[in-house]
Amino acid sequence: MPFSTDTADTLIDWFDACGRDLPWRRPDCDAWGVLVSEIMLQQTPVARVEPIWHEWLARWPRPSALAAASQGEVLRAWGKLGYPRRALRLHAAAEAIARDHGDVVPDDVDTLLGLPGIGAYTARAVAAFAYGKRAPVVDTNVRRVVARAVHGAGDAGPPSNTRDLADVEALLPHDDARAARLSAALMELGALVCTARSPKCADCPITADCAWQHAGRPAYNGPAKPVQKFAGTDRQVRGLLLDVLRGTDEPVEKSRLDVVWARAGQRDRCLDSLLVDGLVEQTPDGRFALPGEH
DNA sequence: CAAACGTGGTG
DNA sequence: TCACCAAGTTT
Repeated sequence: MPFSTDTADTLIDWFDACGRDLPWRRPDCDAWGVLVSEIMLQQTPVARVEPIWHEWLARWPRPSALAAASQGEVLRAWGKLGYPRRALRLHAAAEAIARDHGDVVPDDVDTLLGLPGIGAYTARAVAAFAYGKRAPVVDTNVRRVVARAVHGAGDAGPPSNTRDLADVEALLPHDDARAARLSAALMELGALVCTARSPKCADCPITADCAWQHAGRPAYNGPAKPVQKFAGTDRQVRGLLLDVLRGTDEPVEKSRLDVVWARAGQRDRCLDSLLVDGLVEQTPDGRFALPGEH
Protein backbone atom coordinates (compact mmCIF):
# COMPACT_ATOMS: atom_id res chain seq x y z
CA MET A 1 0.00 0.00 0.00
CA PRO A 2 1.68 3.24 -1.14
CA PHE A 3 1.89 6.38 0.91
CA SER A 4 -0.81 8.91 0.24
CA THR A 5 0.26 12.09 -1.51
CA ASP A 6 -0.15 13.83 1.82
CA THR A 7 2.20 11.42 3.58
CA ALA A 8 4.85 11.89 0.93
CA ASP A 9 4.52 15.65 1.17
CA THR A 10 4.68 15.50 4.95
CA LEU A 11 7.91 13.53 4.81
CA ILE A 12 9.47 15.82 2.24
CA ASP A 13 8.52 18.87 4.31
CA TRP A 14 9.94 17.24 7.40
CA PHE A 15 13.18 16.53 5.53
CA ASP A 16 13.43 20.13 4.36
CA ALA A 17 12.98 21.35 7.93
CA CYS A 18 14.84 18.70 9.94
CA GLY A 19 17.27 16.99 7.55
CA ARG A 20 20.95 17.37 8.39
CA ASP A 21 23.04 19.91 6.52
CA LEU A 22 25.60 17.40 5.27
CA PRO A 23 28.27 18.61 2.82
CA TRP A 24 27.33 16.11 0.11
CA ARG A 25 23.76 17.44 0.18
CA ARG A 26 24.74 21.00 -0.57
CA PRO A 27 23.90 22.49 -3.97
CA ASP A 28 27.58 23.06 -4.73
CA CYS A 29 28.36 19.35 -4.34
CA ASP A 30 28.51 17.60 -7.71
CA ALA A 31 27.87 13.95 -8.58
CA TRP A 32 31.48 13.02 -7.89
CA GLY A 33 31.15 14.33 -4.35
CA VAL A 34 27.94 12.36 -3.93
CA LEU A 35 29.52 9.17 -5.24
CA VAL A 36 32.52 9.49 -2.94
CA SER A 37 30.20 10.04 0.02
CA GLU A 38 28.06 7.04 -0.82
CA ILE A 39 31.03 4.68 -1.02
CA MET A 40 32.49 6.01 2.22
CA LEU A 41 29.14 5.74 3.98
CA GLN A 42 28.74 2.03 3.23
CA GLN A 43 28.62 0.47 6.71
CA THR A 44 30.34 3.55 8.13
CA PRO A 45 28.81 6.31 10.31
CA VAL A 46 28.48 9.89 9.05
CA ALA A 47 30.64 11.30 11.83
CA ARG A 48 33.66 9.28 10.75
CA VAL A 49 33.13 9.95 7.04
CA GLU A 50 32.79 13.74 7.08
CA PRO A 51 36.42 14.77 7.73
CA ILE A 52 37.82 12.21 5.28
CA TRP A 53 35.30 13.23 2.63
CA HIS A 54 36.46 16.86 2.86
CA GLU A 55 40.09 15.80 2.48
CA TRP A 56 39.32 13.67 -0.54
CA LEU A 57 37.24 16.28 -2.36
CA ALA A 58 39.86 18.96 -1.78
CA ARG A 59 42.65 16.67 -2.95
CA TRP A 60 40.81 14.86 -5.75
CA PRO A 61 38.00 17.15 -6.98
CA ARG A 62 37.33 15.06 -10.09
CA PRO A 63 37.45 11.34 -10.94
CA SER A 64 40.51 11.87 -13.16
CA ALA A 65 42.39 13.38 -10.23
CA LEU A 66 41.79 10.33 -8.07
CA ALA A 67 42.61 8.06 -10.99
CA ALA A 68 46.01 9.72 -11.24
CA ALA A 69 46.88 8.86 -7.64
CA SER A 70 48.57 5.61 -6.69
CA GLN A 71 46.68 2.88 -4.86
CA GLY A 72 48.95 3.38 -1.87
CA GLU A 73 48.14 7.10 -1.66
CA VAL A 74 44.46 6.26 -1.86
CA LEU A 75 44.67 3.63 0.88
CA ARG A 76 46.63 6.00 3.09
CA ALA A 77 44.06 8.75 2.59
CA TRP A 78 41.28 6.26 3.33
CA GLY A 79 42.81 5.95 6.78
CA LYS A 80 40.78 3.94 9.24
CA LEU A 81 37.39 4.22 7.58
CA GLY A 82 37.32 0.44 7.36
CA TYR A 83 36.73 -2.05 4.54
CA PRO A 84 39.69 -0.65 2.55
CA ARG A 85 38.77 -2.62 -0.54
CA ARG A 86 36.17 0.11 -0.97
CA ALA A 87 38.99 2.59 -1.53
CA LEU A 88 40.55 0.41 -4.21
CA ARG A 89 37.21 -0.07 -5.93
CA LEU A 90 36.47 3.66 -5.83
CA HIS A 91 39.88 4.27 -7.36
CA ALA A 92 39.06 1.76 -10.11
CA ALA A 93 35.65 3.35 -10.63
CA ALA A 94 37.34 6.75 -11.01
CA GLU A 95 39.64 5.33 -13.67
CA ALA A 96 36.67 3.95 -15.59
CA ILE A 97 34.73 7.21 -15.28
CA ALA A 98 37.71 9.26 -16.46
CA ARG A 99 38.48 6.90 -19.32
CA ASP A 100 35.03 5.86 -20.53
CA HIS A 101 32.62 8.58 -19.39
CA GLY A 102 34.39 11.87 -20.04
CA ASP A 103 35.27 12.31 -16.37
CA VAL A 104 31.57 12.67 -15.53
CA VAL A 105 29.81 10.31 -13.11
CA PRO A 106 27.14 8.42 -15.11
CA ASP A 107 23.52 9.31 -14.34
CA ASP A 108 21.73 6.08 -15.16
CA VAL A 109 21.42 3.11 -12.83
CA ASP A 110 22.55 0.42 -15.27
CA THR A 111 25.77 2.20 -16.17
CA LEU A 112 26.50 2.91 -12.53
CA LEU A 113 25.94 -0.76 -11.66
CA GLY A 114 28.73 -1.64 -14.07
CA LEU A 115 31.31 0.28 -12.03
CA PRO A 116 33.38 -1.43 -9.33
CA GLY A 117 32.08 -1.04 -5.79
CA ILE A 118 28.69 0.24 -6.93
CA GLY A 119 25.79 -2.07 -6.13
CA ALA A 120 22.01 -1.86 -5.97
CA TYR A 121 21.97 0.77 -3.24
CA THR A 122 24.77 3.06 -4.41
CA ALA A 123 23.72 3.11 -8.06
CA ARG A 124 20.23 4.34 -7.16
CA ALA A 125 21.50 6.70 -4.48
CA VAL A 126 23.71 8.47 -7.03
CA ALA A 127 20.93 8.57 -9.62
CA ALA A 128 18.50 10.03 -7.08
CA PHE A 129 20.67 12.30 -4.94
CA ALA A 130 23.11 13.56 -7.55
CA TYR A 131 20.78 13.69 -10.54
CA GLY A 132 17.29 14.00 -9.05
CA LYS A 133 16.04 10.82 -10.68
CA ARG A 134 13.19 8.61 -9.55
CA ALA A 135 14.85 5.43 -8.31
CA PRO A 136 14.05 3.26 -5.28
CA VAL A 137 16.94 3.79 -2.85
CA VAL A 138 16.98 0.90 -0.40
CA ASP A 139 19.40 0.92 2.48
CA THR A 140 19.10 -0.44 6.01
CA ASN A 141 17.29 2.71 7.17
CA VAL A 142 14.69 2.56 4.42
CA ARG A 143 14.13 -1.14 4.97
CA ARG A 144 13.41 -0.48 8.64
CA VAL A 145 11.08 2.47 7.93
CA VAL A 146 9.14 0.46 5.36
CA ALA A 147 8.94 -2.57 7.65
CA ARG A 148 7.38 -0.42 10.35
CA ALA A 149 5.37 2.27 8.59
CA VAL A 150 4.06 0.07 5.78
CA HIS A 151 4.11 -3.49 7.09
CA GLY A 152 3.57 -2.82 10.79
CA ALA A 153 6.51 -4.99 11.81
CA GLY A 154 9.00 -4.16 14.56
CA ASP A 155 11.94 -4.32 12.18
CA ALA A 156 12.93 -5.44 8.71
CA GLY A 157 13.37 -9.14 8.08
CA PRO A 158 16.21 -10.60 6.01
CA PRO A 159 16.94 -8.52 2.89
CA SER A 160 15.54 -9.53 -0.47
CA ASN A 161 16.72 -7.23 -3.20
CA THR A 162 13.78 -7.82 -5.52
CA ARG A 163 11.10 -7.51 -2.87
CA ASP A 164 12.74 -4.52 -1.15
CA LEU A 165 13.08 -2.61 -4.40
CA ALA A 166 9.45 -3.28 -5.29
CA ASP A 167 8.28 -2.19 -1.84
CA VAL A 168 10.01 1.16 -2.08
CA GLU A 169 9.20 1.66 -5.75
CA ALA A 170 5.53 1.53 -4.85
CA LEU A 171 5.98 4.40 -2.39
CA LEU A 172 7.60 6.85 -4.79
CA PRO A 173 5.69 9.65 -6.45
CA HIS A 174 5.81 9.60 -10.26
CA ASP A 175 7.49 12.97 -10.44
CA ASP A 176 11.29 12.56 -10.54
CA ALA A 177 12.21 15.47 -8.32
CA ARG A 178 9.71 14.61 -5.61
CA ALA A 179 10.59 10.92 -5.77
CA ALA A 180 14.25 11.77 -5.23
CA ARG A 181 13.39 14.03 -2.28
CA LEU A 182 11.22 11.34 -0.74
CA SER A 183 14.03 8.82 -1.06
CA ALA A 184 16.32 11.14 0.88
CA ALA A 185 13.57 11.77 3.41
CA LEU A 186 12.96 8.06 4.02
CA MET A 187 16.64 7.48 4.68
CA GLU A 188 16.88 10.48 6.97
CA LEU A 189 13.79 9.43 8.92
CA GLY A 190 15.38 6.05 9.55
CA ALA A 191 18.68 7.65 10.55
CA LEU A 192 17.27 10.28 12.92
CA VAL A 193 13.82 9.19 14.13
CA CYS A 194 12.84 5.66 13.14
CA THR A 195 16.08 4.26 14.53
CA ALA A 196 16.93 0.64 15.26
CA ARG A 197 17.12 1.13 19.01
CA SER A 198 14.60 3.31 20.86
CA PRO A 199 12.86 4.97 17.91
CA LYS A 200 11.68 8.50 18.63
CA CYS A 201 8.05 8.04 17.65
CA ALA A 202 7.09 11.22 19.52
CA ASP A 203 9.12 13.19 16.95
CA CYS A 204 7.91 11.28 13.92
CA PRO A 205 6.08 13.30 11.24
CA ILE A 206 4.08 10.30 10.01
CA THR A 207 2.91 8.51 13.15
CA ALA A 208 -0.66 9.04 12.06
CA ASP A 209 -0.02 6.91 8.97
CA CYS A 210 2.32 4.37 10.58
CA ALA A 211 1.14 0.76 10.46
CA TRP A 212 3.45 -0.13 13.35
CA GLN A 213 1.80 2.48 15.56
CA HIS A 214 -1.65 1.29 14.57
CA ALA A 215 -0.64 -2.28 15.42
CA GLY A 216 0.50 -1.24 18.90
CA ARG A 217 4.23 -1.33 18.10
CA PRO A 218 4.72 -5.10 18.26
CA ALA A 219 8.23 -6.41 18.83
CA TYR A 220 10.25 -7.82 15.95
CA ASN A 221 9.46 -11.50 15.62
CA GLY A 222 11.43 -12.49 12.54
CA PRO A 223 14.58 -14.62 12.45
CA ALA A 224 17.43 -13.46 14.70
CA LYS A 225 19.98 -11.37 12.89
CA PRO A 226 23.47 -12.86 12.79
CA VAL A 227 25.94 -11.01 14.97
CA GLN A 228 29.30 -10.24 13.46
CA LYS A 229 32.33 -11.12 15.55
CA PHE A 230 35.45 -9.06 15.17
CA ALA A 231 37.93 -9.84 17.92
CA GLY A 232 40.21 -12.63 16.79
CA THR A 233 38.92 -12.77 13.23
CA ASP A 234 40.90 -12.41 10.04
CA ARG A 235 39.31 -9.00 9.63
CA GLN A 236 40.99 -7.80 12.78
CA VAL A 237 44.35 -9.27 11.78
CA ARG A 238 44.18 -7.80 8.29
CA GLY A 239 43.36 -4.45 9.83
CA LEU A 240 46.38 -4.62 12.13
CA LEU A 241 48.67 -5.60 9.26
CA LEU A 242 47.43 -2.82 7.03
CA ASP A 243 47.75 -0.30 9.84
CA VAL A 244 51.50 -0.98 10.03
CA LEU A 245 51.91 -0.26 6.32
CA ARG A 246 49.78 2.89 6.48
CA GLY A 247 52.09 4.20 9.15
CA THR A 248 55.33 3.92 7.18
CA ASP A 249 56.68 5.52 4.00
CA GLU A 250 59.21 2.81 3.26
CA PRO A 251 58.52 -0.89 2.70
CA VAL A 252 58.89 -2.94 5.86
CA GLU A 253 60.50 -6.26 6.67
CA LYS A 254 58.18 -9.14 7.43
CA SER A 255 59.41 -9.09 11.02
CA ARG A 256 57.68 -5.73 11.43
CA LEU A 257 54.40 -7.38 10.48
CA ASP A 258 54.94 -10.50 12.55
CA VAL A 259 54.77 -8.58 15.81
CA VAL A 260 51.12 -7.53 15.36
CA TRP A 261 49.63 -11.01 15.82
CA ALA A 262 50.93 -14.00 17.74
CA ARG A 263 49.39 -16.85 15.76
CA ALA A 264 51.74 -17.29 12.82
CA GLY A 265 49.37 -19.41 10.79
CA GLN A 266 46.53 -16.92 10.86
CA ARG A 267 48.90 -14.00 10.42
CA ASP A 268 50.49 -15.43 7.28
CA ARG A 269 47.16 -16.43 5.85
CA CYS A 270 45.92 -12.87 6.32
CA LEU A 271 49.02 -11.32 4.78
CA ASP A 272 48.58 -13.62 1.81
CA SER A 273 44.94 -12.65 1.43
CA LEU A 274 45.91 -8.97 1.50
CA LEU A 275 48.39 -9.63 -1.31
CA VAL A 276 45.69 -11.46 -3.26
CA ASP A 277 43.26 -8.58 -2.71
CA GLY A 278 45.84 -6.08 -3.96
CA LEU A 279 45.86 -4.22 -0.67
CA VAL A 280 49.52 -5.09 -0.05
CA GLU A 281 52.45 -5.46 -2.43
CA GLN A 282 55.77 -7.22 -2.03
CA THR A 283 58.88 -5.40 -3.26
CA PRO A 284 61.56 -7.22 -5.29
CA ASP A 285 63.75 -7.43 -2.18
CA GLY A 286 60.98 -9.21 -0.26
CA ARG A 287 59.68 -6.38 1.88
CA PHE A 288 56.02 -5.32 2.12
CA ALA A 289 54.28 -2.04 1.30
CA LEU A 290 51.02 -0.50 0.20
CA PRO A 291 50.57 -1.08 -3.54
CA GLY A 292 51.84 1.18 -6.28
CA GLU A 293 54.27 3.27 -4.32
CA HIS A 294 57.56 1.42 -4.89
C1' DC B 1 21.89 -17.18 -0.23
C1' DA B 2 25.42 -17.08 3.36
C1' DA B 3 29.67 -15.51 4.57
C1' DA B 4 33.52 -12.44 4.35
C1' DC B 5 35.00 -7.92 4.68
C1' DG B 6 37.24 -2.91 9.26
C1' DT B 7 36.52 0.13 12.74
C1' DG B 8 34.84 2.65 16.58
C1' DG B 9 30.96 4.56 19.28
C1' DT B 10 27.31 3.44 22.49
C1' DG B 11 23.35 1.69 25.62
C1' DT C 1 31.54 -5.09 29.78
C1' DC C 2 30.03 -6.49 25.39
C1' DA C 3 26.59 -7.09 21.96
C1' DC C 4 24.65 -4.24 18.81
C1' DC C 5 24.85 -0.92 15.32
C1' DA C 6 26.55 2.21 11.18
C1' DA C 7 24.02 5.26 3.71
C1' DG C 8 26.60 -2.38 1.30
C1' DT C 9 29.22 -5.11 -2.17
C1' DT C 10 31.21 -9.15 -3.71
C1' DT C 11 31.85 -14.01 -4.17
